[in-house]
Amino acid sequence: MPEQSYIYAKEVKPSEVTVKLRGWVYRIRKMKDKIFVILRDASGLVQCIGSEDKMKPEAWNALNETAIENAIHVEGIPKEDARAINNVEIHLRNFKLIHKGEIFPIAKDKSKEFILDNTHLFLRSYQSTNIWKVKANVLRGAREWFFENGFYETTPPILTGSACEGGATLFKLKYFGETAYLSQSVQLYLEALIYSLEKVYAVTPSFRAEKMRTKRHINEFWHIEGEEAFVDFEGNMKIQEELVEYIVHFVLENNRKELLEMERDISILESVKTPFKKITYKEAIDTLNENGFNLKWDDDIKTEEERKLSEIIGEAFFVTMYPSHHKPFYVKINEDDPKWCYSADLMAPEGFGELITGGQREDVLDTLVRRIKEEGWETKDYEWYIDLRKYGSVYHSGFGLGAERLTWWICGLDAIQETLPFPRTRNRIYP
RNA sequence: GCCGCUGUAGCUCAGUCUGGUGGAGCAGUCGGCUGUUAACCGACCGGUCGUAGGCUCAAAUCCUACCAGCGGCGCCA
Repeated sequence: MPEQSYIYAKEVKPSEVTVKLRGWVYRIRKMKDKIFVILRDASGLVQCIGSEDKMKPEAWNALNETAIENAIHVEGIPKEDARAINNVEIHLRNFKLIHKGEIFPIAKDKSKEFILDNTHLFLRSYQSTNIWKVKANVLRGAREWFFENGFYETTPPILTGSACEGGATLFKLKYFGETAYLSQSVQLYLEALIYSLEKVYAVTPSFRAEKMRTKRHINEFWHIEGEEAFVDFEGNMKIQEELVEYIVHFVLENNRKELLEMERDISILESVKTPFKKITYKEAIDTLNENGFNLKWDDDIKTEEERKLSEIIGEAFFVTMYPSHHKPFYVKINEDDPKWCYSADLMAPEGFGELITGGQREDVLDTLVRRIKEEGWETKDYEWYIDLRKYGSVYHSGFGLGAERLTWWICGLDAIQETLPFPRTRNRIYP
């Protein structure tokens, strides 16, 4: 097994013995009798130096032919040198071109459009790689927290026959002569699963057909959704904040290097601590009106207002108790004052917007049926869901966390599109 | 869906207002080079100016339509 003898760039330490690495050319600088080549692998970068008088002619010739992003095999002795990355460089004894390839199209100057056209190549950039590493730990952190707190991971369907959000935002497809849709949320299915497992979650792609052009929307995103039996509105927010706190600190622990390379100000991440601030929708409107806005009690909190709120509050916060008619049929209405419902949004700091929407679900059969009708849906499309309130219905709550929204904020990126290797947006289905 | 902007070399852009033989940097090729840090120096190569039509002696430049993309908003995770 030759693989066993290879090491990674980050493992290179000064030594007397020859090491072997393989990877791709990050940079190469050629001089008369010396060539500096910086090897990139999954772990990072390491500089190698080739000298004509210390290599066999075929190795030197191969090195001379090498260009950016060629796949290479290097062998040499690592020596300490302050002029190299991480103060170590490999003095080459042998060098092979695994694949020379064509001229790499991505260079210093690149536009947003060009990057998107070449996303399949751009995703190997150092910049992107750091994001993928953080995102992997966002997902892993979430799974660890759920596991440690007694949640079961489940696998609800992505192909569905009925809507969960608004009908206008569904991707339609043909399904053996019938119409089906791509899932916008697996919430309704998770609600069915609580009757056996009580605490469940799922990590699935969700699809929204909105024709939006913003820095915080993508048409396909990864949804981390939880659902819990015998948990009320308050208990649900506690779960959400603990989950987010755990993920943020998990990433800080495991990706400090990546965050620093992204020039992320990590102090705001370090300060994430439960309990998060909570303000009611009503208080949010009042606060905004005290700060120059002129909103009525049932106006939407739009992007501009949301940013202002975030600026005023300065940390992660929940907006709770929205007007009932703003929210879908499955949200539980406050029985004492039906104007309000048990729905909350978790807002990221620094104006990054909503990370989570969650709330207590309507568990009363008659109210649920009435609300489905009020919203203009056919009850026959939701019969199975309505059924759940007929056989041992219990109070329960749940939420949906956007994996990309969270990664976007943790990394402090310009656009959420950067958190997916192949972001699906209005004008992009290729590559 | 609405509003705005852009389209010129493989890439990033200048040139468009004020019409008169299309430029630079990077990449590439060749040569040089003192341990380079997206090296540096010299030469060369590189174009259907998004597409179609119109005005004009003459259009990258002015007009019309179309196409593509980018940005913002609605919405939401």
